[in-house]
Amino acid sequence: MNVTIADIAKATGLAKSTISGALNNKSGFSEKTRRRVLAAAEELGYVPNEIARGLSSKSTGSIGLIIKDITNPFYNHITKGVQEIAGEHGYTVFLCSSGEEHQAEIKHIQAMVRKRVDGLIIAPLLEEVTFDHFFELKEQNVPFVLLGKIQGLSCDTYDFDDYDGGRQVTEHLLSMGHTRICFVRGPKTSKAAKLRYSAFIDTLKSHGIEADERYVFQNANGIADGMAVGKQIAAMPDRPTAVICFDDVIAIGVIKAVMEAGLQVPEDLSIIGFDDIEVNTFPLTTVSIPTYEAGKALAWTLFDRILQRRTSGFQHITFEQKLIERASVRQLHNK
Amino acid sequence: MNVTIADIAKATGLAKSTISGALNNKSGFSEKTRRRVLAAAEELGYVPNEIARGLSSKSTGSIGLIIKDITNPFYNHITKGVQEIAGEHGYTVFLCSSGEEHQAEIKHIQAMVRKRVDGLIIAPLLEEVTFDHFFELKEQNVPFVLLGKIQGLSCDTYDFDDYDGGRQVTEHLLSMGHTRICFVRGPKTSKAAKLRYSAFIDTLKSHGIEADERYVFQNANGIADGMAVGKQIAAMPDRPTAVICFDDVIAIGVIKAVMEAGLQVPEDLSIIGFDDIEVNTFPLTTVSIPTYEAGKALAWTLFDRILQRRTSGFQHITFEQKLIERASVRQLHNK
DNA sequence: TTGTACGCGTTATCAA
DNA sequence: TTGATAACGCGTACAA
Repeated sequence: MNVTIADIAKATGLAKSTISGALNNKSGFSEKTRRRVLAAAEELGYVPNEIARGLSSKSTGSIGLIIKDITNPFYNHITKGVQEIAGEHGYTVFLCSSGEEHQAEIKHIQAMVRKRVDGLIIAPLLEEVTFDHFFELKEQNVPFVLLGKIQGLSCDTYDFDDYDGGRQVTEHLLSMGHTRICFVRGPKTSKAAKLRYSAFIDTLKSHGIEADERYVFQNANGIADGMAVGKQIAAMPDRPTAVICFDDVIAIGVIKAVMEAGLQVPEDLSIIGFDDIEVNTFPLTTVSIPTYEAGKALAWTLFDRILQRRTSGFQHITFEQKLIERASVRQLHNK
Repeated sequence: MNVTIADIAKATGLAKSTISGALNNKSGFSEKTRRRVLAAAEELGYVPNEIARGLSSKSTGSIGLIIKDITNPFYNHITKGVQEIAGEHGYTVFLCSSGEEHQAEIKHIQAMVRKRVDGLIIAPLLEEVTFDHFFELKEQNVPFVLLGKIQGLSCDTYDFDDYDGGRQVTEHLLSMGHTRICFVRGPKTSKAAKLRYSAFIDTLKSHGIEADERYVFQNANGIADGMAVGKQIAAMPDRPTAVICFDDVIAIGVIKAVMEAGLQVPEDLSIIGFDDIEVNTFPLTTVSIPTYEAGKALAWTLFDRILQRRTSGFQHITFEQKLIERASVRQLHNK
């Protein structure tokens, strides 16, 4: 059914090794043979089998990308960046989504190793769980790059400066006169959420303010959770004046819900998000995060390893986060 | 470096075939041997090589998904659906993005065949180009499912009823008193765009109205184009009263731009989109399209073929599109 | 129940 | 410049 180099060897009367060599543009074959081989290949409808090639050559031309949720702009921009660079290298990418499930992450990583990907990008890892599978991965000897860091594990990493992002938004709100601030934490497996929250607490404290427990929502993820939180906020007797959301998706959910409840943003409630997603009409004050660039950078670094363009020590790069002021935060006068 | 079944055979003193059988839970092995094998595998850190397995078994456990742009909610919801079903089957998915480039689509399809994926989902195909590569694909004997149809090519297909969607939005606008309607066509390689536009023209005509050429924008794609179009519309001397956008992303771009130009939606301009994307605060009247469900359905159908759960004739399924009225279309009194 | 031998489609190493 | 032949890691008849 499937035509192989053996078939085309038989057809041309040449040896398999000759076919292979000619097909792969190796030097040392006469132009005549080369033509003959190419013609026969075309003729028979030969399609190289990358699986066999991979078995023999120890390289599959595939990399794996593990993310949480392709539906979220944060991740799909990273994905876009990774794909672009992979494409430039003639590579193909396996996309795996773990959601919030630790077991899924483990399974995906193992599946990628079994499929013998040439490299792996994990962006970002889940937190609040064991990291054994990463140490195992390290043993496995497949190059990988992380968006995030793991204590004691040496590999290339990237990071967004989440603590600083959290600090910036808090400072901003404070400077606009807000003190009753609500904080919507993201997924419980998110280190970014943890860092931003710490920054929030610390920054508040440095201004002599204690965070109000009633104003922090623990695990929000996606627009539905954002809306649920928004509904609760709108119904609070002593509503906060501002809310910091883990990401723009959640922020949009909050906005939808509070508007449905008859409130105005920012008149009745100021809102800040993270990610600066582009497809959005609301003039949301947010923190811009270079996800697309990070995706490209992650992939570049991975290919540096795969192609051994770089063999020295591991690098750790941190991307800045930058507050973008738009119109979802109101200047408060009546403190 | 990498431990193989041969290594574990040597370690246990058993034969390779015994290892293979025990590892794959084949019947006919004593519990004792099985344990011994498993223990040794664990001990040595054995990781099955799916590449070798694939070569031997003729099945890679991977499928390919080809889309245009992972950044667009339309596609990432399809992707999510596909991934979910693939995961349930223990399969992994290669994600390929073609953008608007015909050559990229061809390359990706060929790459997938060379990697010997067990099946392929192409959603949706590019239009206005040759389809030779699909006929070749058919020859290749790899199962595939299309979102869209190709004249003369028999395979399983899904479809959204784009013509009807176009009809619905036009009827709606007409019923709200609009006659000066702008139409923003989507990517030039989109059949959906073509069908919706035909419906628009036909529906208008059936009401005795001729479409105004000045009001149709040819190839818009993504939010940037949407904004460019919005800017142009805002500056028009005899502005249309309503605009139909190819998708919500474009619609959001148009809204951003016209609002920046000082216009109100829908007071000054009514806007309709397609896709009903969830992450959006604007009360956009739009057409809901079951992308996530379609993704799952596409994958189900593909696995029906891969696993030979279904071997009879090809099926063609059409999903309905449904107008969702929100608040971006204004009732016009002064006709 | 276990072992032997071969095939899967390529690449790579040597001889010729 | 070309041709045997042996890997690559695993599955699987078939034989023991």
